[in-house]
Amino acid sequence: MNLRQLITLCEVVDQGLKLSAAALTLHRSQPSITRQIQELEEELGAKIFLRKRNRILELTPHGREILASARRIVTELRNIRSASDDLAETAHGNFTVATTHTQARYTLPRVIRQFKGEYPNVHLSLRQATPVQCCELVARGAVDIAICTETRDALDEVIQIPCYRLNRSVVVPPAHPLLKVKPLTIEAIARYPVITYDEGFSGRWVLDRAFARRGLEPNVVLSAIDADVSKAYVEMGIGIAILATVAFDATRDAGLRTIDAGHLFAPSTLSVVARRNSYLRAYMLSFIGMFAPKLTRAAIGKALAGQPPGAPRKLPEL
Amino acid sequence: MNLRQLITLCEVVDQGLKLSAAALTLHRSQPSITRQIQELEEELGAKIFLRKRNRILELTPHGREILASARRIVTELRNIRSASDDLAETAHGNFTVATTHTQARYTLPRVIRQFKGEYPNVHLSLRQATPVQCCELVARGAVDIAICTETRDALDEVIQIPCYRLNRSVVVPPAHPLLKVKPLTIEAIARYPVITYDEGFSGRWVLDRAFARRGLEPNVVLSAIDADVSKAYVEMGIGIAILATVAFDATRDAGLRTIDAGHLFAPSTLSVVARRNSYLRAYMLSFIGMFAPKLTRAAIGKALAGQPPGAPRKLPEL
DNA sequence: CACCGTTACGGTATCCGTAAGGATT
DNA sequence: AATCCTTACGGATACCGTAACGGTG
Repeated sequence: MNLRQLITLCEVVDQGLKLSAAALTLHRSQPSITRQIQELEEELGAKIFLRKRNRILELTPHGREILASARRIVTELRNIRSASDDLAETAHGNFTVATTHTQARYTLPRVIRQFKGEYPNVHLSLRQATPVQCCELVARGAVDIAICTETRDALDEVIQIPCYRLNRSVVVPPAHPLLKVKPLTIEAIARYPVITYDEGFSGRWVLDRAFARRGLEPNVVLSAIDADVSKAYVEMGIGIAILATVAFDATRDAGLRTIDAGHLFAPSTLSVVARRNSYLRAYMLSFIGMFAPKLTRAAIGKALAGQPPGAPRKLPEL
Repeated sequence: MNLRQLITLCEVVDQGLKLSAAALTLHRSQPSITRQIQELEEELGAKIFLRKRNRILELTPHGREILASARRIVTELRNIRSASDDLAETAHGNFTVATTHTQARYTLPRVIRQFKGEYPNVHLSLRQATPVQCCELVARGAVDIAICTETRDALDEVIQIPCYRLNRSVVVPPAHPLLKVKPLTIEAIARYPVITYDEGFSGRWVLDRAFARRGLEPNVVLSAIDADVSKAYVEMGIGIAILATVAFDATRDAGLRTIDAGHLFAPSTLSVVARRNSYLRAYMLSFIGMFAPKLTRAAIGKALAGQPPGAPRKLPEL
């Protein structure tokens, strides 16, 4: 058995069971990939993939077990590399963060500016995705960490460290009738067409639940991943938007008005997501510290080791 | 980086930082081992071992980190192999159990006889050690499982699954005055020279504590790993023995008498010890089931995944 | 025909073992 | 002297990439 075989296996699965796609991302020829998998199957004496006429359909149950172990091995490999690079004080390196649009656009710019100043030689890339996708990316090691709202059905390969509470606001055009409704109620909102987050975002889930509890259903005329798109449509008079409060910028959004709706919708939890047992390089820990100052290196280390950070104290609002 | 390098690293450490010893157990030449380590250090750009003039002294802090990851990788490797062998229904295989003398001699023979009957082609080996050593052997993967009394300071690489309560008895020659002391007390025992387990065994620890709580100290004239040795010395009139109740066999030990001391000494817990996240082959699970029938495959799987088996019910007495 | 995976073949690179060297106890 | 690690060198093995082949939609 061979490390390359295991890495190959992981990549093939990540590429949707496509040998040719894996060959590209691994910078290897296709036949090489075929062989790696074949030799692995031969050595283990069992098929990993279900094939039909030279076409790979899915993993066998046994293949899934092997994959799980292979992923853990690949993670540990990265850990060894990261730890060594850290020790050598390699100032350069890569750092990939998965996050949702709202965080990328409104929360992270400050953090990223600071990070770029302190670590100019680290290549930072952002990858935009839904919270569920974020967790998957972390789980397979495609990104180093994710910053997103917590998902209910978390994979147990990842650890979510809660950082902030996230409240909602209603964004409306100036002089909208809702601005005079005090206090704001779900029933009042239900009278207007709504623009909000897409399925799969916790924002949407929280909204649907708050309406359902009143026996109502929101009249969602448009769902967007992107808070900016939502706001643009509010300006056009298509409807009102229910967004994270952070997604409203008083100066930039001077053409809009906002109404706090923290009392109507359950707050979401904004977390840092990392793979369990992963070694985070010093600059990654530093990044997390810039994002959430209470997450010191020690606190993150403890959380990664598996234990939740003691008493779940009240989180600060973002 | 290479699997062989990581396996080599683990073995070198297990052999007490001796390259030559590792070469023997890995069936490789010494220069090969040297190169593996050198190449690993070179690739990572950091020393793993602290050397002094061609002599390896210890691991560097960084080396310890790498070792920890390497061990996890080697474990997962074994998991992959075991799972594959299981699937192929390979009836043969190896199985190494670490245990203490008392269990090897009095508890396990029944289990082993049954196991040998059902799996004649599995090569089973027992390895005798103290409970602490047992856990270490499991932790570094030198044995598949251990069966021993629980140790207080358990390594977090291993999981201990409690199975039985273990009580003590006092073993005396026939017509010994203690036979007439009813109920038996610590104070009464303290009047006689005692033979019992060596340091490092939970039996010894429990005994010392029971005496200390009364402000007494046992007059230990001989400490042995081996209950049979202890009993032999009792027969010779050297002293009385305080042993696990299971270590007394009424027929074989007809020349001795036993007094239950369950009310004087805290019971120990006899557990199965396995490495966390390890894949145990079907026949190993079967063995554990023969030893402790309540440990079904599902129960063991749950315990290995990391969670203790719910409410710690009262354990059966052995 | 385009796409995907498998098989065949030649060249390079890796890695092993033997042999020899330097250092320590 | 014995033990231990390192360096040097020749040979076998493994692995990669190019090229050609067989199925599939």
